[in-house]
Amino acid sequence: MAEIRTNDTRERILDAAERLFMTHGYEGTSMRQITGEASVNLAAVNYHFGSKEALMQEVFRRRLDWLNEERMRVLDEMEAEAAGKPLKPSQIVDGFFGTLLRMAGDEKRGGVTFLRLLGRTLTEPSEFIRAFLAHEYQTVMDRYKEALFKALPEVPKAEIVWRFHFMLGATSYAIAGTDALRLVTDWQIEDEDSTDRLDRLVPRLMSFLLGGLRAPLPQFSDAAAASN
Amino acid sequence: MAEIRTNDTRERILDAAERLFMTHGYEGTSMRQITGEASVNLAAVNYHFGSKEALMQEVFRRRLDWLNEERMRVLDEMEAEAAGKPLKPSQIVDGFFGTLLRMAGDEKRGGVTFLRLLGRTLTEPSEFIRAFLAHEYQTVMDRYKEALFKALPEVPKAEIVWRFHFMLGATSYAIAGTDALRLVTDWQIEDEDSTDRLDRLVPRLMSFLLGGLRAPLPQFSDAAAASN
DNA sequence: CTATGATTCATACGTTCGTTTGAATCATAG
DNA sequence: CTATGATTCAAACGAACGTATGAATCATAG
Repeated sequence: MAEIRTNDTRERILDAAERLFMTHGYEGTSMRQITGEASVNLAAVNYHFGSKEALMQEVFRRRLDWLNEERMRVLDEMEAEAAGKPLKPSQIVDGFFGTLLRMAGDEKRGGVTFLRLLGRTLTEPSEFIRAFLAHEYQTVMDRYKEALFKALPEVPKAEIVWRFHFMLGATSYAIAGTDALRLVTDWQIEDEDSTDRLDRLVPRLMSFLLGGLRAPLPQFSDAAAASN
Repeated sequence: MAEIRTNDTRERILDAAERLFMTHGYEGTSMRQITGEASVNLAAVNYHFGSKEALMQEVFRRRLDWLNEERMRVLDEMEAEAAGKPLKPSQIVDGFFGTLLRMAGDEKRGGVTFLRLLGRTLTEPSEFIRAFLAHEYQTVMDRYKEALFKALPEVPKAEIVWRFHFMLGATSYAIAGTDALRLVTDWQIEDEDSTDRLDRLVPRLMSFLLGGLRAPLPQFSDAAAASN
């Protein structure tokens, strides 16, 4: 009696929408595709969620609520243990991006499907979902940036914010494109099966992110003010 | 005599489509929006391009043809000067990503609009545009990867391919989200106006990419949690 | 000038979209 | 059992979609 058909209509719709939005995007997915895949009546989406937009928000909300709480919990824990001293950058990066990436292995939390949806959505600035994501992320993002400021006091804050941005991009893309865009991965990634590839993605990406975060500061061609 | 057909209608359509696809995505943009913005008749798109899909491909082709030729030219030049010796990683990264980023300042080549469109499209794996991009990119991508293999002989090739992938992501995202996603940039990017911001994005991103590319190799054993 | 092909135009086609409706069915409490 | 509210259902709505058509207009060669 572990996990038998507890799927009610709501969850079947959410699962189908998550998968279809990931594959075809929000605009590219129709309600009839969603209700068809979920084997529910067309009107069920509007009955349970109100609209397609509200469905999209709920798809994100049920995953992001857990993710951001977990990120907060991890950061609280690390800061409590550090007792006021700055955290190591690797700890902070792992708390934010590692927590995200480890969702990929947790099918109960959406697995790779949700991560890819999130990755592609972050570059799709449709107004309503952007506002929603910004609101969901605001608090946890600020906490992690503050932690980075404290961990890297010698780096100008603006630089840290930019590098956080770059790290988000590398991560989104690494997830969204793991097998979507074959541009890069088609060859010379020889003998790793897909679970192996996912397991190894985390340390690979972590190394890259930390290398970028701690890179030498850029030299601007014109000597301008770069205050902290 | 080479007749210069200014073909105002074609270019007005391409410009409008580029801008609208960037803002609302392919599926989220209608033909009527495009022809409305371009101030041309609705039927003009199908007359000049054949279909909406063909229009999308032409939007990319007119920019990518130049970009990839330029990337090839730059790489040829650097390799000729090196006379068989490996290039520096910074040269290679600048040839590929720097050439891309410098398009942002060249309004004649699409400027930031096209770069944002490219950035968001790379995470939108709709079948027809993905196949098209993969084909457009294949040759130049392979050349640059070979150059990196030669420049970093001590790094496993699979590692380099992954890091190329991560660099692409950070770059796409940096462009696509420069003012789209305010998640990160909303605060603490104080007094830089937008041209300043763009000028400084290049060295900032370059430092980050090179730091990531040359980061210590990841440890796959479970003795992880490496130190700062 | 007229003739001819290229382009633009208004209009309409058939389809699919998100949403709504009111009746049918289900679950459960009294 | 009946009553009641929640849910599911088939069907339809108007709007918007990409595309097609044939006439009108334009540019240019003879």
